[in-house]
Amino acid sequence: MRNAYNGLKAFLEERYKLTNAEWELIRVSFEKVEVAKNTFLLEEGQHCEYLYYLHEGLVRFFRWEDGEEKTQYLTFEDYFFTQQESFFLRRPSNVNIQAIEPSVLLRIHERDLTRVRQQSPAWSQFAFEIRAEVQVVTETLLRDFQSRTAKERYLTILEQQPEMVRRVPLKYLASFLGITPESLSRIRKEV
Amino acid sequence: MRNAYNGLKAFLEERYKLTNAEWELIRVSFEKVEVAKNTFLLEEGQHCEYLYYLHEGLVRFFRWEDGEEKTQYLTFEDYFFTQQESFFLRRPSNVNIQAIEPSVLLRIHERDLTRVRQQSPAWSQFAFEIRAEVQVVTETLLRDFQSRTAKERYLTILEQQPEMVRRVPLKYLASFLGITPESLSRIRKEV
DNA sequence: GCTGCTTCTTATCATTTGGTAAGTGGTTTT
DNA sequence: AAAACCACTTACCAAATGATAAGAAGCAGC
Repeated sequence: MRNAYNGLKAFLEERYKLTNAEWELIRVSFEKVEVAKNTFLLEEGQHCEYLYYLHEGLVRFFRWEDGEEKTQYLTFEDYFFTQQESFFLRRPSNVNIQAIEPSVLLRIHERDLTRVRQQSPAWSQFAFEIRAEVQVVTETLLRDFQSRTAKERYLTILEQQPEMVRRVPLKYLASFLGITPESLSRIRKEV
Repeated sequence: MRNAYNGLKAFLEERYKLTNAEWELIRVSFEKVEVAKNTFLLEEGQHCEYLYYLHEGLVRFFRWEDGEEKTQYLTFEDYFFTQQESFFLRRPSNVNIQAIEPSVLLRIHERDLTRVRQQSPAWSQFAFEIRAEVQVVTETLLRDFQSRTAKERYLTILEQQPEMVRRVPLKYLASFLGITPESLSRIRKEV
């Protein structure tokens, strides 16, 4: 189980060339956070001040709607996340972010991010590209909702991200798929 | 019916302070394009080389799936669009972009965009923020698919963007809503 | 090891949406 | 004008999903 900073470094170096100075700047700008299961990293209405690198664990994005929790996203370890609308546009967040496993994260404050972006070309490139990548992921989810049934979407997850089915409680997964827990339970029985 | 360049300028100035030099740079970097109804601006498999400002008209993003056209997005006049995955990550596009009304557009080539971004702080800020804004729109669509029925989504469009119902052919709108034209027809009858 | 709480499952019936087919109306082609 | 399309509608039945209720299984606190 490697160190969180090594994880971040490896993530970046797999995609970009980093000078020692750049990495040093990045390293000192990220703060390590360890949280217990069910800890909130952001609540609705708050301003999201951090960009997170999730080194270990699992977080979900959810909101309250019609008296129910609706899980909008799930992010697994070795990836980045933030609440974009709040972080980039400085608006109050409309979702909660919660770690649903004990998690290890690195986070960078918005004020420090500006400096890193200005002083590290590699980071600047990375920041640009990961946003496009997240947009692609979101569009893929949207596309699947437009043209596939819940059962088909579930089977795709089962095949492509079996980890998700094992680690995410059914009620969250059902909500992520846009169906009730009962419906997902039925789908699982049919398979 | 104002000039396309004036439209672009007004769009930007409503949100950002532009110096004369900045606007001049932007103006000469954008090329005007007028297209007939049903003209393709991008086809699947191609690389998207342009960022577009739609001054007048209506375009749709769609892909072929199961032998059918699936409309993924609709963009109306006085807004920007591109195929992000292709334009920003330099991958072949997985969607077609088609003007479904006679349209007037301004477009900027990727090579020129870099220069504008470097030389205009206002543009740089704008480029940053509009991507976040598009992400928010995409997430809102996704959220609606997760927690609302097709009928509810249709009624929201009818209320908030009645223009869309008037101008978009029913079969495209149905596909955008993730249902068949027959289902949308039934929903309209019920209302 | 109990107790109580939450999650998950199962069953039944209602609602929503899909698939198919046929029909209407408008537009284009010839 | 006739013919051939195309978009949209309507109707009927099938499939998918929701709502409700009840029970089973897993888990936390005592």
